[in-house]
Amino acid sequence: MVTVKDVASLAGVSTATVSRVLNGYPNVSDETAARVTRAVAQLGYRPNRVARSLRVQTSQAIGVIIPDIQNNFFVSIVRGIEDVAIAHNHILLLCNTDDHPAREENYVDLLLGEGIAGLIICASDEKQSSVPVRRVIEQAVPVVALDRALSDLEVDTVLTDNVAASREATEYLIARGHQRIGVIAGPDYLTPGRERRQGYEQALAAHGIPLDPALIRVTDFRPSQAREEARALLDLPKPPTGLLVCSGLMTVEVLRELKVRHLDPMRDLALVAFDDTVLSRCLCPDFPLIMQSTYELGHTAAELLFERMRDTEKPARTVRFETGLMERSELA
Amino acid sequence: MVTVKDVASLAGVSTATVSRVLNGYPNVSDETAARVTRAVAQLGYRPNRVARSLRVQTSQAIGVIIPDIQNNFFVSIVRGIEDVAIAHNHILLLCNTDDHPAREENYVDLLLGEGIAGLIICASDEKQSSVPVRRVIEQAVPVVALDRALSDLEVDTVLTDNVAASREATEYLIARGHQRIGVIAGPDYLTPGRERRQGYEQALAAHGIPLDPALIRVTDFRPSQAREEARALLDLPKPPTGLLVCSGLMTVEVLRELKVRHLDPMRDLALVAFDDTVLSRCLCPDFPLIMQSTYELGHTAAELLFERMRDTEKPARTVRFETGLMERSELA
DNA sequence: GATCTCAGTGTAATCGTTTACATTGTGCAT
DNA sequence: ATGCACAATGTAAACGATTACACTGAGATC
Repeated sequence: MVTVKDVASLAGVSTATVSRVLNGYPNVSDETAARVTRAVAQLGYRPNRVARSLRVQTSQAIGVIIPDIQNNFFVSIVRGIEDVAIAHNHILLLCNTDDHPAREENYVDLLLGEGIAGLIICASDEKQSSVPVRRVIEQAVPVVALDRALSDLEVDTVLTDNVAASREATEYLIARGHQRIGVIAGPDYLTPGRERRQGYEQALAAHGIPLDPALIRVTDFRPSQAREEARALLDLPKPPTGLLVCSGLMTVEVLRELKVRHLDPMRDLALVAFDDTVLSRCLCPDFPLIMQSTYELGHTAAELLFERMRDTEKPARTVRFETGLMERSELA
Repeated sequence: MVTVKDVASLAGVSTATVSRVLNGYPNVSDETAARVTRAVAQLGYRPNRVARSLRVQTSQAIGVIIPDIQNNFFVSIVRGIEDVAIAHNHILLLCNTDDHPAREENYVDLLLGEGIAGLIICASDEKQSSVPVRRVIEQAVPVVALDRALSDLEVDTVLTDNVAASREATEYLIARGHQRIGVIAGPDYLTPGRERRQGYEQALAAHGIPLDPALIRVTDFRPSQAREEARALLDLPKPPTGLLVCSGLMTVEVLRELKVRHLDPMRDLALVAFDDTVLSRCLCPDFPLIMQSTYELGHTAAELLFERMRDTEKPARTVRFETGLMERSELA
């Protein structure tokens, strides 16, 4: 391995000077800098990022924790993060928790050991996730909460405006004459779960439609449970005529259940669902979708993180992204 | 930050002994080991992986390079890799190249700087990718080529049996009476591109059907181009009656084109396509799919990598995974 | 010409581990 | 008793970068 020592001796300078040239410090004569640059090229020197990390006590890696790498929603977010990271010469340590707080905690400690420069986390549980994340903050490592807030922590946060999105979707159904509207929502311990149900409830309230607990199905966001809830809803003595499904993966299961029952997602049951992922691209029925800016979510979270690395002082910010209700015909 | 020094002084031993306990060396008395373990717990000590990496000259991270993180096929592979990595207390450095050899090369050097313990790569170009990967091998860092072979390199390789898969699919169409069978294939510089076309050609040859160059469309695997090729095929004076599409993402585009033309992917044009991803779960038409064991591809690649870390001597191995042609009705 | 400033560079400590080598002490064979 | 083997532990040198601090010499200031 070629080290800064080798470069130094070839260029006839000290390692300190080499380091100064490489890191763009001002007090180096042009002539010396040129010699060093030449030596670097000649030897094919690549800095050892591990040694650097040890010395400066922070690596050029940022930790990314997501609950489900198979879910296109999160992958698209990661894509947004990556583009920012690479622009800053940073690299991603990607961790997939499968929604297990224990696995998440393990990963957080691993990442701390890696000396990450920052952490972006889509928490598996607002409360439980706060515990390990607090350790990260105590180490003065910047954190951004993404898609899901963290309880009792002062961190930068990037979210979708879930309440508005859900309210708009519900009102879309109401405007089309539906009064019995079901919702398959996420769990209360996650921001999108809780807030989307709130938006649904707000819309009904605003139009004087009474809440029917039988129509509100709270899941853990996992597809299998969504299937069951869809069955339960359809098997009601008086099933809903409209349905709001609060995540892309759950929507797939709902569609499958509809298919089995030979029901059309627009004629037989007015469907509105969150997320473009998977569905929009595959020519499935044309029910409307609530589009989230996934790539931008990730991109913004990463930008916030890098800003935070530069300035640790300014107060924590929360960014909310608006959604758009999109009729499928617009997609071609 | 709590270090081995802190642990050592609390336990009343030297740092060497702490390290020995932590790494399970034999020559430590039970009594001392217990004291150290207690001190570790008491202080909440977590080893600094960066320092360790610097000293032992290899980190507990493995680099994973994929061409498209938005493609479920690769994500599923990553999922398989991750499970093995975590079992070995390793972490993933995930890099997405968007099929750009330049971006890939940049990432390889970044990963080398991170002192990765191993690299798993789905190359963007068999030949071009070999250049940076050769540098990795020269540093004695184990490499596994995944889904795509690497030219002129002696590395462990995990592949799908593309020729057989493609032959089987084509014969499926032939058995149903099709003689004019089109193929939308991938590029020759990638293993799956080249081999799948070969399988197609073998099947035709075996049944005495002459090759028609107009029916063979070679793309770069990117969806947009697939759309164009689909158009070209359908616009032929004598369009094909059967069609083999060689990747999941391309298939989506083909389906969209069919949709626009109000053609049914089974009645109007017998379609067979690679990959479960995206499509199978979304209740699209029931044409048959060639199923690849994506998770197992990743899992096996990772296992091969860890074996290789233990034994750098044994000759490079190539593992081929069989595919299954699946009628969609089997999926429910 | 003595002093000061400062650009340009070098010396060496440092980051937190692991590990080669040295040291100690105990039990056992001679 | 002497020496040896060996288990248990300690000392200190790495790993490869960054950086605080020291140094040099040339020009500016008085």
